[in-house]
Amino acid sequence: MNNLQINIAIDSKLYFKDPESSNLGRRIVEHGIVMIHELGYESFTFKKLGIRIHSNESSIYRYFESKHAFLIYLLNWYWSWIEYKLVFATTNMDSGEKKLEKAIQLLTEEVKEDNSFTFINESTLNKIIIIESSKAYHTKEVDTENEKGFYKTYKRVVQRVCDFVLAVNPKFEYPHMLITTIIEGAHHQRYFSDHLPSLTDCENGKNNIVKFYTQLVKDVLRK
Amino acid sequence: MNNLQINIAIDSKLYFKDPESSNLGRRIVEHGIVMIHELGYESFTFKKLGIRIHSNESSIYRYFESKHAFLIYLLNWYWSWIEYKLVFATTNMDSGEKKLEKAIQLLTEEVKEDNSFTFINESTLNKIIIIESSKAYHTKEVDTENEKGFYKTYKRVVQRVCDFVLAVNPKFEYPHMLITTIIEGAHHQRYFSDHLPSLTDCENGKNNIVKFYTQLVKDVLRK
DNA sequence: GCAAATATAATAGTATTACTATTATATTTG
DNA sequence: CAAATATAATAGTAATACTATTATATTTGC
Repeated sequence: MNNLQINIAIDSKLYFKDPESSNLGRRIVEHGIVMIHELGYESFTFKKLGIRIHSNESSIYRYFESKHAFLIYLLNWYWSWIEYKLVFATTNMDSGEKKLEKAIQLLTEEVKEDNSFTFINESTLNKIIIIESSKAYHTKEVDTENEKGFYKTYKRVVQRVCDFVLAVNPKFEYPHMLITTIIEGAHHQRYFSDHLPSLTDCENGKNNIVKFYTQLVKDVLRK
Repeated sequence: MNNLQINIAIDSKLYFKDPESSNLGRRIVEHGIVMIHELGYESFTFKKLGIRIHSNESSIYRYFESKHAFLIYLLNWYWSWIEYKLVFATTNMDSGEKKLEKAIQLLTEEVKEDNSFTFINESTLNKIIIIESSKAYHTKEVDTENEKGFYKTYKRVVQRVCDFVLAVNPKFEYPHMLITTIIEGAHHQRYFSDHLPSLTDCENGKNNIVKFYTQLVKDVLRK
């Protein structure tokens, strides 16, 4: 993006030792992302990651409690980054409609690498979010983990965009449903277009995804 | 529903031995559904199911190749049942708009038990679909499994509803995106309202889900 | 009514996973 | 340079997701 070299701040509850604080920690995150993308969450293990980064399984456990906790960390990193992009892209915009349109674009478009955050490949991370993030909250432990704040970054992003929705149409009754429908929907469409194309309408490319959801918001909020 | 006592026909590729053909098979499916609901997919095992039904782990493997294959079987059963309800509820309807509205209602409303299919609790199965179905296709094996027809029942349901969409508005460009957005979206909303309520707008109950998506379809298809 | 075929149960075994615990060895820091 | 801390190595555990083999029921066809 702007080569700002800022850091995404992640709640310290989400790790034992801050991975951004050491070379090993950064290697865990960097190559962890690549390996989850390559192997899928199920086949990814800390043992394999240890081998890849020439470190040890047990050393990775000193940063993250579990594979699941690592995924939660990545999710929060991702949504913090999206939040940053969202705020950056919409401040100083005069019209509410434009802010909302920008937000929808940001949430539904293809993610490109952002060189402001050196050791994380955001495009790869986005692919992980699309494929694996539902596994992070579709568990028996959701409720306790929700209380611990595991999903708060995502909820904050949703709330910010809801505020845009309400600025455009203060009487609209279902802003959260609308925004989560769009975010999760766009992720599904991207996945379907790669693997189950008959469930989508992307014969002419994935640009349709942004177009579809942008139009949907306009249609739904039209008074 | 109508106590018709019909059978849902499941493609024989989805099992080794047809579970509907024996008492053991029916117990596997019946209690498998209950146990996945109770324990969640991750903690559910064939060993535990064997104990519950006073049978043996290895006997269950004679019906289903794996835990994953069992989940795929349940998914296909569910979508076949939804397809049956869809066709049943919309035949003899005169207006395309009404067919579509009925379909959206069926896909987004709460599922009640249907006594036409004795040993399967459809309401419990629906809860499994909501929580676990994304795990069935978010795997590294999607493409080969898609070729084997693992997802075809779901795709058929989507296509049927798309046909309703196109009957209402033949020029609409994104019928598949619209329908999958609604199906997956409604599942998400139901889950969120139970576990992450700030991501939805169901303070006044889940009836909002049907209302929201019904209105959304109307807004999007309005010319 | 009985043998053959088939279904089910029991037992044992495998490689792997997702960890934990302990100890040894680097590396950093005051 | 010693103390503190970080990392690596090793070993171990209970459980998972299966497979294979054999034994015992149960069904069926004649």
